[in-house]
Amino acid sequence: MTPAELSQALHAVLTSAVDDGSLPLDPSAVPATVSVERPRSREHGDWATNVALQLAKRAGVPPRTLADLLAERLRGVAGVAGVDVAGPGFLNITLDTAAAGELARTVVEAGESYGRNGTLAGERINLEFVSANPTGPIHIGGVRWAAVGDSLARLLQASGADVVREYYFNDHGAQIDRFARSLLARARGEDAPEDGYGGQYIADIAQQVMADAAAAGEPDPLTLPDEEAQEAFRRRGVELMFGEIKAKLAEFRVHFDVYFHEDALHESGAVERAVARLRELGHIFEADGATWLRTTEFGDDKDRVIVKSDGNAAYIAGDLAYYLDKRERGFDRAIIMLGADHHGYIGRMMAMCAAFGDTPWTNLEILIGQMVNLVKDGQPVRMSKRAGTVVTIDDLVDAVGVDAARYALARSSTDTTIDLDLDLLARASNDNPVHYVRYAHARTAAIGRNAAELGVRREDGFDPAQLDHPSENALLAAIGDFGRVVAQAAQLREPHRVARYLEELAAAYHKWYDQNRRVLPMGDEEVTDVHRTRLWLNDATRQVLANGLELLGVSAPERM
RNA sequence: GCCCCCGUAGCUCAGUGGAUAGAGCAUCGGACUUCUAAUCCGCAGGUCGCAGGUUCGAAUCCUGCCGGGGGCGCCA
Repeated sequence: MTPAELSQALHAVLTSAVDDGSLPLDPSAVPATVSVERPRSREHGDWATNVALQLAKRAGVPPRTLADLLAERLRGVAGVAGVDVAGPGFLNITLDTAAAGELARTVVEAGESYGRNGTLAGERINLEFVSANPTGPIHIGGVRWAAVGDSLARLLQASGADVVREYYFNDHGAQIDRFARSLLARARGEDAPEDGYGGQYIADIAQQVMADAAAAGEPDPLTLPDEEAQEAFRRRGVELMFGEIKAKLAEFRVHFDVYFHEDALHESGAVERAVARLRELGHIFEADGATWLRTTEFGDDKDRVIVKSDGNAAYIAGDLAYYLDKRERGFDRAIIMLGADHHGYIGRMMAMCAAFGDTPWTNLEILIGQMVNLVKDGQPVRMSKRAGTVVTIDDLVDAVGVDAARYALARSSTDTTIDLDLDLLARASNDNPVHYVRYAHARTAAIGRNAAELGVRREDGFDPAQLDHPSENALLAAIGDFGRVVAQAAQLREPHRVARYLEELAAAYHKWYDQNRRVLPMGDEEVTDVHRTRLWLNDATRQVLANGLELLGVSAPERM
């Protein structure tokens, strides 16, 4: 019996009690899905619900009385072995061993689809994340969004949403000019400009631009007039940087469906169209020679300039056009992941959303994640773009590998500032929880290989009543929790819940393993349904571990 | 001055109103001739920053304060 089935049974019990008048409650007050939770302590049964506590007030009945009523009826449900009323009115439910054990078969048969749910079915979501500037390699902060964002995309998809992963490529504006000037300066052997970028990658790209020009038979960019030279470095430099970023993300197993170029919005007239639309809606005004959007009308702190008095579009103008473009592409919801240093944009972005006539936090959602700090010997490391002393995606992956890096970045709440000590992470990688989880998977795989060799086959038998050990009960309960965790993590946009769950599941598995509830026969022992049934449980665990790791983009090894 | 995040075990962090607040690491003590010991078992470790409030019940919600981080441009 899965928790979902138990929840349905509870719903049925509630409904029937209301229908026959024994529960004085308006039928509309019966929750569509009765929440069922794993109690913290095993003494409180396999599953527990606080539904009696929640409905008591509306029914005008003491919680315990209501709980007793529900308990009485729930006891008659097939698969339920016992129901206790505890504390202020909790229902502690124990499942029949065989009914609980059935879950092993359910999971194995569901395979990769186990844990998927339809809570977001039909939603078209555009998820924008990373969007690091093409003026340098992806630094440590961007890597966090790559790991968390990609995992979130997987979670949303697992919950039935139609998701497009998108990267907004800021290839327009002053920062690109600075980038181009930095390349040019380096090619000439000069220092980086005061407001420019430094580091080895600038030298590498500058050299590559020169080599490309020579190979293409174009004139040496350094012989061109300043403006043309800068343009040559800009065009080709951005292209090279972009290719580099894409390649690194692919190595990190993050694939975007759309790389959206900011420049395209300005080139295509999309910005003007977006401004015209807002003007029609009456939210634009002119002042001090500039064009403004009256965001204060929608709760922003101050109005925002969208076309500067020098005639150039302000940065937010691109955002306006970009948001409108996403909506016109048919997305119900645009989700944008930003670093904490951008939290000040929320007000103006939501105001912009409202100005277009949309609903903030429904059509547009902004997720703020805290920063990643680098620490060395207990001291924060200062990173400077100009000096080129930034820690990049490469540095992290070289130090710990993709699996450990993705896991480490995805297992913390994005509300938490992460302090990363690269030396420590590299040195202590064996203590990383990712190994604990992956090792559990490798163990299940090892048992699978040995079982095949010894002729233990699932299809020869399954007797779920044999899964009667406390460690099996606990493991089954953990397995049964997966669907709820996935749905909740997707709904709350919190992928770290999956990682934490996997650590619990792995713990339940390791504990079962060490109880010597052997899957494989010893010596001349005959293969029985006990072995086969435990193999079902082993394989069910393996499936859930694999499905969970997949949601995090972490590999599930056959061997370690 | 205003806005956002954080403050939970020695350290790193879970815990979106529920029962005795948990895990990993670190320390200490145990368990390998049989499915992978990258594991398991045990000991120890807490005024959940402080003070009020809301209610059957608060680490969780509200208010104020203290401490740490980040942000408040006709930059991008």
